[in-house]
Amino acid sequence: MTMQVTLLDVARLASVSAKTVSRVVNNQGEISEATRQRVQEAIEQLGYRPNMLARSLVSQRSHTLAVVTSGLEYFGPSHTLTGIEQKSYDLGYTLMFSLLAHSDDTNVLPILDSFTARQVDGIIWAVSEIGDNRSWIRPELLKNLPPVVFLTMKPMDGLSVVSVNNRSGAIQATEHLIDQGRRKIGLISGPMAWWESRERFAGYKEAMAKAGLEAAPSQIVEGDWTAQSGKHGMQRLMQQRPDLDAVFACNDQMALGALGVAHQTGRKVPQDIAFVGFDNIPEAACFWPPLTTVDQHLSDVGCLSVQILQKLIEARQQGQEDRSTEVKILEPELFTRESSTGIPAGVNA
Amino acid sequence: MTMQVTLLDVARLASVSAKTVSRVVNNQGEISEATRQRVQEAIEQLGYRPNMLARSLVSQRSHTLAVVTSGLEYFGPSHTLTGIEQKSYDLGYTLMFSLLAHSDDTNVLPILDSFTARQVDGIIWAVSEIGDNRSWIRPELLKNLPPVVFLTMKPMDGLSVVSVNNRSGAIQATEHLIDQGRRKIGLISGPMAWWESRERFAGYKEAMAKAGLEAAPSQIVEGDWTAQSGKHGMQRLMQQRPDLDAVFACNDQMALGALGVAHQTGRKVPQDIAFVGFDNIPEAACFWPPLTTVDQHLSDVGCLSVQILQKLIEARQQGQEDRSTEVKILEPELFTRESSTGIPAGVNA
DNA sequence: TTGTAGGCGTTATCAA
DNA sequence: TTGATAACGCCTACAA
Repeated sequence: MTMQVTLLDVARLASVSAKTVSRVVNNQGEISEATRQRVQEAIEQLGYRPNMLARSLVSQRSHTLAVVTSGLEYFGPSHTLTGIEQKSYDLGYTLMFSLLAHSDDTNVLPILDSFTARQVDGIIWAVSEIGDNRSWIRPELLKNLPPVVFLTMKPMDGLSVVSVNNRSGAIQATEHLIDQGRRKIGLISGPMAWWESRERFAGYKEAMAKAGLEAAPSQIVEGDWTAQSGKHGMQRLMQQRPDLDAVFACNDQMALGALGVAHQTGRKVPQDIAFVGFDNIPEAACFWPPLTTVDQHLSDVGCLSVQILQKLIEARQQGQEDRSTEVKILEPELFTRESSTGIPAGVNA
Repeated sequence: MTMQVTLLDVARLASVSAKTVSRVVNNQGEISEATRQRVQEAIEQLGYRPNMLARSLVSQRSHTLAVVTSGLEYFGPSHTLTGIEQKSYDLGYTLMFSLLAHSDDTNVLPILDSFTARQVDGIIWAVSEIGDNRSWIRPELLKNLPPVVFLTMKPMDGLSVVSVNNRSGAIQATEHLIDQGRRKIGLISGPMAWWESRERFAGYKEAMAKAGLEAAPSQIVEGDWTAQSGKHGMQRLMQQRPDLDAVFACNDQMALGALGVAHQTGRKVPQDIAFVGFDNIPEAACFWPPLTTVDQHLSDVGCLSVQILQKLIEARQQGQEDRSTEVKILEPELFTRESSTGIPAGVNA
């Protein structure tokens, strides 16, 4: 370690007090142009860089945010994190982050401790709501934490939450298929332990019911988000209900697996059977055929969560004791592509 | 902010000195069981948590690592980061991270400054080598930084580097196609500004030359890693060289786009034309048909880089002035699937 | 406009 | 086995 250059070193070289150097560095107070010059030169010469740890220690602000997420190798988390990072950078925050090995893990205290010990100004909990993985949330616990924004969960009293309207997304997807003349629409859902899955499932059922269409158990299978599970789910669907003329897969990976089965069994897409996915991963536009899908605008979710967190931090800084709370639900957007457009053969016949 | 509980608070409650509490917290020195008990109870009662900032300030160690990466929404960076995070967590480090908006950005000093200001113990530079985006690296600059490990670059004097042998991966891919009886093998390369692309290109050429096969410009196109570019590249290839019996796409996304074109133009895969990709993204196993591809084991890369960084940190802590350096090149692995196996029609005829 | 004293929460040194 | 005292590098309050 090359010996740290400190405020005092600069002060000595410039023949001023440490406080004066501090003033120059932080642009505060009135300083004569002459000394400012001298100090600046000393700073340059010594290559002085302020020590944020010391600064944070006294100012009680670390200008650091923490993100907890899981499954970074998947589309959703990585996109959300990208949005978070960009906004944080813009606002002058440095990011710390931690991955939950299992997103249904409920033993999160060590992670939280590690962040609070490092005096982060705020925390973004970017782990999807799965099973009872929200059970650790208790008011007494939250009270000892910096402000927290929760992502992708059912809004809850006393929490700041940013979520996507998954139900609306599923309705858009299903209604689009209905608009295309499809009547027998299957569903490959995500794992039902996930809140997002249940919401999408509810949206599908709602849209089907509204159109007076059947949504029987035989036309519904549960996947686990992987392409592999989409493949197996589709195989099961084709056995149980060879008459389906459309399938809504609850993410693009499962749609990909399902598309493969359609090809393998000699079905034409979209003539014989149409497909819609969810997420709008970049590859979806190049599936065979290009996939209609629902974009969640996840990087907006990340971005927004940082803005909200920033507000909460400022509020607490101002010593406001009331823990105000903010909830935002973003609307997803349907992207229409070939996998679902075109007139189904059955209707023409 | 609920008033911080400090060592002194605990000390007062337990009627001991601050240093004694410190000793209990850190398990150092001999302490009578009686006082240890008393201190422990006081800690529990007050809910005391050590302040890492203060600790780092005096101990000159933050137990924090920084990662700089780019394009987190892509497979490579996110997988590498996952490996980094897991190993860091195991070793007791907290991670800070920053994204380069443009991976060929060369103005990296502000980011580096922000990390050194926060006294990170080490830095992992996980941005691929592109164009001259390594030009900022200078010994004088590095001297003022904590230890740095560089990922995915051509090994360079005086730097610790962890890379994958891209050339060998491309050779494996190409030779596999040759082994399958293919003779006219096209290439959809990555952007030539990327070191990794050039290495894969070199591997392809080397394998072709060794087998006495032609690698003419007409059978080589450059993509930009996206599925879209794979599609366009394949269209161009099919125009220029409709006789190709195989294509090596330098990542799986481009392979996906290329597969689509093959289907669209009525070619049977792999009978008429075989495909190999690169990366082994999870979806590759569910492409239509399942894609043969090269796995880089990127999470191992991340993991290894942390271990090396840890060694460098320890070494410097021990006051070793010699900046030792370590270089590791990992071997990728070919995964064979249907897109490239089976006897080509031409050979049977 | 500039400087001094004191403290942020922890650990190291040296005594007791 | 325990405890003063002095750092670590910076900032706030007050004074000059």
